[in-house]
Formats: sequence, C-alpha cells, structure tokens
Amino acid sequence: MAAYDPQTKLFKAVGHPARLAILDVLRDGEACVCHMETALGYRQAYISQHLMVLRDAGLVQDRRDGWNIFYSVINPGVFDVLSAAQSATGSHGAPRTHSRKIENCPCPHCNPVAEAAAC
Amino acid sequence: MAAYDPQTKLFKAVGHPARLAILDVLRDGEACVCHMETALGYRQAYISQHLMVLRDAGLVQDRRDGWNIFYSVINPGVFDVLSAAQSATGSHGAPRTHSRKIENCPCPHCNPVAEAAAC
DNA sequence: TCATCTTATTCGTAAAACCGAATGTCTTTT
DNA sequence: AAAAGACATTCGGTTTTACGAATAAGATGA
Repeated sequence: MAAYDPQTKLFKAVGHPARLAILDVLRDGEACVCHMETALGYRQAYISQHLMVLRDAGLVQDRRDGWNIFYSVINPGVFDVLSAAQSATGSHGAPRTHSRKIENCPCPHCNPVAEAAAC
Repeated sequence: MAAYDPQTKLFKAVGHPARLAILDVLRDGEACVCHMETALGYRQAYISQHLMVLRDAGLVQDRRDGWNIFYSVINPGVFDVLSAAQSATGSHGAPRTHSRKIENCPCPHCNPVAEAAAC
C-alpha cells in the first residue's frame, strides 16, 4: 500500500519522545539548536541527529543567521496531528513551564545581546 | 521526557503502512481478520502480527463470535489523528473503492450466510 | 473425539532505529 | 591565517522492528 507512505513517513518521524519535545519547542516559533539544548537538556549532537530525521521527513527547515541555525516547522498541519494525538491519549505533553525566553540560554532570541554595551 | 510516552506509543504503532490500512478498514466498524485478509490482500499471519502491535499499543480490542474474532478501534480519537495526518500530507490514504461489503469475502458480515438455506 | 475453520504465536534472519563518542564543517572574530 | 563558537556528520555497538515460514491454539460441526 504505497498510498499510505506519506502518512507513514510523518508518523515514523514523530514517533520518538525527543522529536516530540523538539516539535513542542517549535510551537513557539523558530528556534536555534542551542536554545533546544538548554530548553530540553539534551546533548547538542543528540538534538542534531533528531533534527536530521525531522528534516529528512520534510517536517522542518533551517535558516542560517550568523552563528546560529534556526529551525522551524514547514507545515503547521503537523501541529494539528500532535494536538489530535494529545487529545486521543489524554496526555498533554510536557508542561510548558518555560515560555519562549529562557534565563540562562545563550541564544540570541533569549539574550538580545546588549550589543552596544562593549562599545 | 516520559511525558511524551503515550503519544510516542501511539505514533509508533501507527507508523506502518499495513497498520494504517488496517485502521482504515476499521473506520467502517468492526471487522474480522479474514475480512481484512480479502480487503487488503495480506497474508493472515501478517495481519495478525500487526494486529498484535495495535493491541499492545491499546488501539484496538477484539471480540470473539463463534469462529471469527472481530476487531474494533477502542478510542475513536485515533481516527482524528489519522485524518489530521491526511490533511497535513495532502494524501488521503487508499481510495475506498470497496465499501463495507466485499463480494468474495468469507466473513459473516459480507456473507450473511443464507443459513436457513440448507434446512 | 476428530477434522476443520479461524486466528495467534513462535522462530530466525535481515534491516532499521537508537545513541554515545569522536570528528568535521561553516562562520565569525581577532 | 588562526582561534573559537554553533552545528552537522560519521562511526561503532546495542537494541528494536520487519516479515516469511512454520506451528500452535481455541471453537465448532460431524
């Protein structure tokens, strides 16, 4: 049944807790790897590996900005899939205690560097 | 992240074309194994193996009635997940050419045995 | 009880996923 | 050019999944 391949690809990509956690972070918009690192507490290489899976599945795209590479979900429809799964299982993922900004995060989004400070 | 385990379990179970096809058959209500066999063209053991996965994931339940064992989806919410995935991918599964009843299907639902015939 | 029908399970091997460790690449700053 | 920062990729080894083949199990009719 090749007719189910697209959905299978999607489900396979999403069938991993780390990847679900990453996508949950991306609900707040694009995020760089170092942000996910501090937000989720995973190793950098580990996150990159899972991002590779999500990229190969066509779920996320990356954009370079200086040092950082920002990831974002290509098709917002995947969030509907995640939400449907949350409803179906009755489990609503990880509590979104941390909002978009994280205190000790080195990423430019969380630390809008007081860039003029050193001048 | 143990918080994502329920959804991960769901996605892993659903991340296989044969299992998606089976669930698609179950949209029309309960079905016995031999019905899926003729509806999908898979081997009996193959179907049973995938049904085992779906059962272990808590997605389907079985009910015995004489010779046949009828399977059905426990939580209709999974259909919402499937539908969301179809919308997200733009692929709407296999064309439902065969309706509930299949011509040469030996199952009692398709062949409401003219049981009084022999008497 | 025996034969038959429907379905489940076990077995073995090939393939794929997982993940820690190490290393490579690209960019920016000096 | 060299150093440093932010990510990506490759490389094993372990675990998990896939699936054909064979066999087992439970219910029914003779």
